[in-house]
Amino acid sequence: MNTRGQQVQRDVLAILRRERAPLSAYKVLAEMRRATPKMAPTTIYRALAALIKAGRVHKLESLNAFIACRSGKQDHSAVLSICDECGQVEETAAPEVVEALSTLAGRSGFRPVRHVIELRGQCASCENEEVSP
Amino acid sequence: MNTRGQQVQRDVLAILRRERAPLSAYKVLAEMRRATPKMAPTTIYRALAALIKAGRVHKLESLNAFIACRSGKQDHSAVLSICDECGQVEETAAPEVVEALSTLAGRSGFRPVRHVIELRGQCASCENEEVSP
DNA sequence: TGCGTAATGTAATGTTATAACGTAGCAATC
DNA sequence: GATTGCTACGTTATAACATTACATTACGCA
Repeated sequence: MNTRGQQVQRDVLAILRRERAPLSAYKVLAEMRRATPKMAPTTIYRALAALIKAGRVHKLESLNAFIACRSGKQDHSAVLSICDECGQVEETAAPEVVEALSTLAGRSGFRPVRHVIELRGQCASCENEEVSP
Repeated sequence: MNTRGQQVQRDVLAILRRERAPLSAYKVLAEMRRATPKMAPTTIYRALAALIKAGRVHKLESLNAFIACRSGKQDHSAVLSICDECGQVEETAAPEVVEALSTLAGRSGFRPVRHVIELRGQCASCENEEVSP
């Protein structure tokens, strides 16, 4: 069927996988333009939207950036821990926490469809560096 | 001391309080410009940053918008439930959930400094409307 | 009063995201 | 095999969000 866009999606995913830190949409675009100089932002955003929908990519809302999903499946219960020093992101599955959140919010009748859970701080290795002078 | 900026902060906070739905920084700016036509984006962003730091305002990261904090104190454990239909936001304090998250992330050595917890979905009244034809 | 410093104003620019609209490819029906 | 309609895709422009850089002002204090 739609081979054009799917190729874009594959390429975008490959670019995101190469990095361990998140990339902005425009960084991805810059990479894509090495092969396709005229590619437009819209194309990237469409590919990213499709990849997010498929659970292959996460958007880091507090960073306006994107990262390939590392954990096995489309985990809609991911907690993303973002190191503000090195920029690396760790994914943790936390279905119980998500469950607890839904329950809590549900008390007032709110029905959650998706969630954003992001922690900002320092990863283990950056924390260690700080101590040693 | 710094009466100029503090006045801006008061005005921004008053504008945010008047709305129950979140406002973007530029919406706030537009309001402020009714009295001060030359006001610049920077001024708004500085005021918002100060208000956020003081725990008087929340930034909705998944929306790039801002809302006045309703619950009593600077709650750094707030869960924000955003209705995608009417735009209204509900704040819920959830210290236990935040604690659980910190613990979970801490297992790998990550040290959280702040967190973003947002739920997207439908509030009770929008949910009800949907059922009745 | 004059100096140092911190807060504020101002202009320009950078970055992120979407709207609007036209086109291409494909499938179904006739 | 033309016509029609659907959906994905390309293209351009622009909207929306945010920050940098530097000038200016206010204020405490010697």
